Amino acid sequence: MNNSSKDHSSPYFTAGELASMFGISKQSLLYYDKIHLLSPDFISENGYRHYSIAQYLDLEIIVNLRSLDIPISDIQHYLQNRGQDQLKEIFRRKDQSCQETILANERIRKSLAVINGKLQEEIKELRNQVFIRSYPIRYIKVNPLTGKDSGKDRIVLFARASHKNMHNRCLLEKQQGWIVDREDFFSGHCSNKSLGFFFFLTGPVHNHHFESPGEGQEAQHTESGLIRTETKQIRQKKIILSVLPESLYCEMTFDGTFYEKVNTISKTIQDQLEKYKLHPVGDVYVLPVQNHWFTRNHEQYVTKVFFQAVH
Amino acid sequence: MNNSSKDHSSPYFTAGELASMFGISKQSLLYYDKIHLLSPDFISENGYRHYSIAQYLDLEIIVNLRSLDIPISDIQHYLQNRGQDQLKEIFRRKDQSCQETILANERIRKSLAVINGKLQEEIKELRNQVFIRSYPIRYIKVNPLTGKDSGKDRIVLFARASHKNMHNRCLLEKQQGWIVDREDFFSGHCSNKSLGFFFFLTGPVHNHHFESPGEGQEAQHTESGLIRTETKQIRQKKIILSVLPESLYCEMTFDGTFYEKVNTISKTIQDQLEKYKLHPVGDVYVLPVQNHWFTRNHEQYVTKVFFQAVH
DNA sequence: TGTACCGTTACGCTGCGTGAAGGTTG
DNA sequence: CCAACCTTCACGCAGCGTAACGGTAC
Repeated sequence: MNNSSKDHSSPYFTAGELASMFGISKQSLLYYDKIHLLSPDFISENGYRHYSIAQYLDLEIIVNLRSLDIPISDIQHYLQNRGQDQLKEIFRRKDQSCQETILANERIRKSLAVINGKLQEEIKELRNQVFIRSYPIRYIKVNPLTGKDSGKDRIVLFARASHKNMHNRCLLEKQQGWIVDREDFFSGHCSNKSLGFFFFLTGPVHNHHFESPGEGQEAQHTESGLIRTETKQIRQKKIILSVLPESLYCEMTFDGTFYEKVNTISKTIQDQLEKYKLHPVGDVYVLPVQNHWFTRNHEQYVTKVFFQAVH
Repeated sequence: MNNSSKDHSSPYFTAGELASMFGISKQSLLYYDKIHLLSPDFISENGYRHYSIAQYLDLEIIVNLRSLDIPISDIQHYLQNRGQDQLKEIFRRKDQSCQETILANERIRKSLAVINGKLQEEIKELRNQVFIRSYPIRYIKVNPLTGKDSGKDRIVLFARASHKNMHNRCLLEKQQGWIVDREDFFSGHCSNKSLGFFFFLTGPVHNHHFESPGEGQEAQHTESGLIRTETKQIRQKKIILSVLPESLYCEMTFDGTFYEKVNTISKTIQDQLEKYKLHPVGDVYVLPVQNHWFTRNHEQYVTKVFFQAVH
């Protein structure tokens, strides 16, 4: 018993002593022992761990490097292979990983800020009223659909396109909707006949950003309203970069889903168009404003339609 | 078999289909099922999962929120409780955690930069030569030791003091060493007789930063060289805030450990002092420059001693 | 008969935290 | 006899990745 840890002159520490000296938990020490990062000098008959000065010194390094959140594997390797250069290399790697973490988190914060902005905008939109407004040129990406695509196909195509369109961004940052034929819209025959779906872009984009890889098809710029004249391309499911030209637009944000309300909406809009002596041009764009993201009740959905209108 | 997932008109997706639509792994879907975040609409006789449109829509939310690294528990709760305000709250929390992560990583980067700077300085120190240099005022914190403290006690006291001194910083950012009696140093009788250990501070500090909590002892400012006259305080283990005044200092950085080299070093230094007609004042400070942090070989240790010197 | 799906089970990762159950010391 | 140490399991965490092993669809 002369070598027991309680012997005042013994130059050994028990696990608890060592832990409290560094302000870490005993469990950490046990863990370090288990993974062979730092083992006690010897274990006495009663099973107690006894750490020597050398282990105290190693633990000093461990604790300090851990306080910089340096991975244990790096520390493990360093203890076997000490030196200024090796330490600098570890620091370099950690510095890089810190930078990456910071960048990733800043990107998320930026996304969050953008989304919050969009949410604010949406709230302010007046509901169930027709507006005639002037808009600057806007750029969109269109994924055409053929009449042959089943409901499931459409969802698959939409999901794939949407995913490709993300570029590490969140859906809420992008506005996306679908396109219906103008005549179908005003005649009330547009159930399940959407011409395709579209995504707003922030500006004109070079083609190579939107090549459809593996299918050998290239996106093309086209003018708004030409979608129906590009029927062949639609059937071939080409991606089209298009523009909504600077112009007056007629728009309406209404409660409910498009297909439930299209008949009443189209009539209301037509009345207003006649009143202002405007007529529609090009296709009709449908944007969900409040959808499954914000409610499970279809009656609380909010949808917006808009299209170009000229005198 | 009419309801099989391969039925082209079935509005259901298999796990693989759904996964590829969102660019996630099948394992994620299985995991979401296991934790009841998103379960398939039904499971057919062969055990296959079949997801409906509703689940597709929920998954859209899940995938997008996960892309913002929002915890699954938050998403779980949100799916049962949707709404703009709830979403904003989730975003607010995530934004905050991002900020915290960024701050923590920036703090680490700052520490790494400081340490790298110190490492550079140390390399440049010339070895085995005596220098007489002028230094501005420097502030130190001294933890006195009594002669009664055993070797183990000293380590315990040092570790505790060092730990208290850290303030979430890494050891390498701080310079710490020990103090020996000047007469012992020059007479070569200073083995195991250090007066205490000291830490460099970045500037003068208010007492309350260094109160010794739980012991009712308060730190005191004192002048350099008064340590021996404060013997009572040393015995009481008071922490002392002290200054190294602006003055000439004699310093020497040498290969090896202090106790192995003290005899030759002190003679070399004494010769130089006589040559320049200087004499030492106050205590002798010992700083490890290269120690167990950088090598396991005692012969590669590098140590620095310095003390005030006047004409 | 192949191959490309589907399924379940289970362990790995990181660095400990948090018991539970029990022995030892003073 | 109790308090305060110590020990060894063993699970929990977050979010999947990665086999291993086997059935099913075409």
